[in-house]
Amino acid sequence: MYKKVLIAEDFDSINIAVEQTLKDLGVQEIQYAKYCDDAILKFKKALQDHQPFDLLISDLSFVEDYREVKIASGEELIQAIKKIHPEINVIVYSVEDKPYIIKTLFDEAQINGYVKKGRNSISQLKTAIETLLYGKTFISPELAHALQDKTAKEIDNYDITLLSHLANGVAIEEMETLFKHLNITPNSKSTIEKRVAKLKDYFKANNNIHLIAITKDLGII
Amino acid sequence: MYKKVLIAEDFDSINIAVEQTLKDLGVQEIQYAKYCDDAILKFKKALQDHQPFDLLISDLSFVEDYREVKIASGEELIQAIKKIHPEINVIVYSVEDKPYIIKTLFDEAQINGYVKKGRNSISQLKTAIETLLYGKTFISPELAHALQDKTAKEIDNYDITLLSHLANGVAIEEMETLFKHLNITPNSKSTIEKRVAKLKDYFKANNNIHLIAITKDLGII
DNA sequence: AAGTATTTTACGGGAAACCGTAATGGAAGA
DNA sequence: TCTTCCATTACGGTTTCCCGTAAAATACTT
Repeated sequence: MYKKVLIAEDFDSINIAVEQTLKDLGVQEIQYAKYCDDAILKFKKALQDHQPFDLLISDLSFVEDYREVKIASGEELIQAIKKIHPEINVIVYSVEDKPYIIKTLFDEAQINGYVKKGRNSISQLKTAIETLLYGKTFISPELAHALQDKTAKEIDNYDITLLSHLANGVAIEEMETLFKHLNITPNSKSTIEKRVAKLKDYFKANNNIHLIAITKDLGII
Repeated sequence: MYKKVLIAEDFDSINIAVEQTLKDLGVQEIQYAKYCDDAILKFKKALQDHQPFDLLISDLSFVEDYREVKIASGEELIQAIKKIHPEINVIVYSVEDKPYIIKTLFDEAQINGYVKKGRNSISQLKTAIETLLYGKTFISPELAHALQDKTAKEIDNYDITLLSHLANGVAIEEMETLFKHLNITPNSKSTIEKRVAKLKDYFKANNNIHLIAITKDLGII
């Protein structure tokens, strides 16, 4: 069993439950942080003391409050921790169910497990931990299909920037000027129109409004 | 202290924490349900046995899964329970922070307390329960402003229907035909355009795309 | 280096959105 | 019944979106 586990989770209620779960599993040392900034501090401290954590269980989204933070999301936190200690095992424990997001986490952040918060997630969390001990990866069964998701590959950063500006009220007319100003290429009105047309086609949207509604629902923007 | 409390919450991890909290407060009988349908069954059963619950702690959104359900949301559950037992006290315990939604809950569903899931929500939940015992209402301090929200009054069902259809890809051109087909009035293209213009003005949106992005973010659609 | 493919840009016509003004119709009050 | 008011509808002009075609620029092959 893992000896030393760090929980990064903002909600107190979930912290209570996860901590209890780890205790039940026989984890000796459990620490938790409600802010990503605190989590990375604890992690660095443990590394300095030559008693590093061997598992991180992290949420993805952390509610903003009065406190100013450097690391605002679980994904950033994982990237930051992997950078200073690549051997760390990571389980994401989140409500997020968008294939695009989850696929990216496995591909880019190289997480080891993904447990979706839900009706049966505590037992899944236990299974995930045991699975990781065998060197394998885990994903909640209801999300297994997420890893087959192709959206992540087909949609690039340019598309996401474009969609975001559309959602922020920038008209196609203004987009060319804006992109030139931001040094984003390609930036001709024609290409931008073509890209939007491609996206509408891809997401089977009737018009630009529909396109934004769909991509917002998918969590792409 | 409340004698008999029902928890309606789909996530197992949160159920664990809330149940523990109620135990700590000295609640004698605690039941929980992961589906709204189960919750109302338990409630009716208790009523029949002349041992009704005197407090309901309910989530708002319940994740859909394989199981078909009659009551899909916490709001519907609360309405249904209030209908058969108006004396019930209700605390909503949810991540939802959209003023529009919360204001509507107090105004329409007449809930007694609203606790936002967050970093300190368990202690807030305890305070909420104690506040209710004095016959007062409770709302998480960070959301106190929600009750002053005017959106709820200014935006009516017609607006929401219109926005939803817009988000679903219906063009303004087609909206007139659709509304006539659905017996929704007013339905002239002109009035529909005027309504959309009013909404864009209200939400300070540059265009219809922007409008949908904003109202989606606000949880209005 | 020449040829081919692909991406980007330019342009234009038709459709839809946008926005103001005026006409219509129905409800409330005198 | 008449008048006033307000919501709805009708209409038209301008702008923007939408979508196709073609030219230009860039990348890729041989």
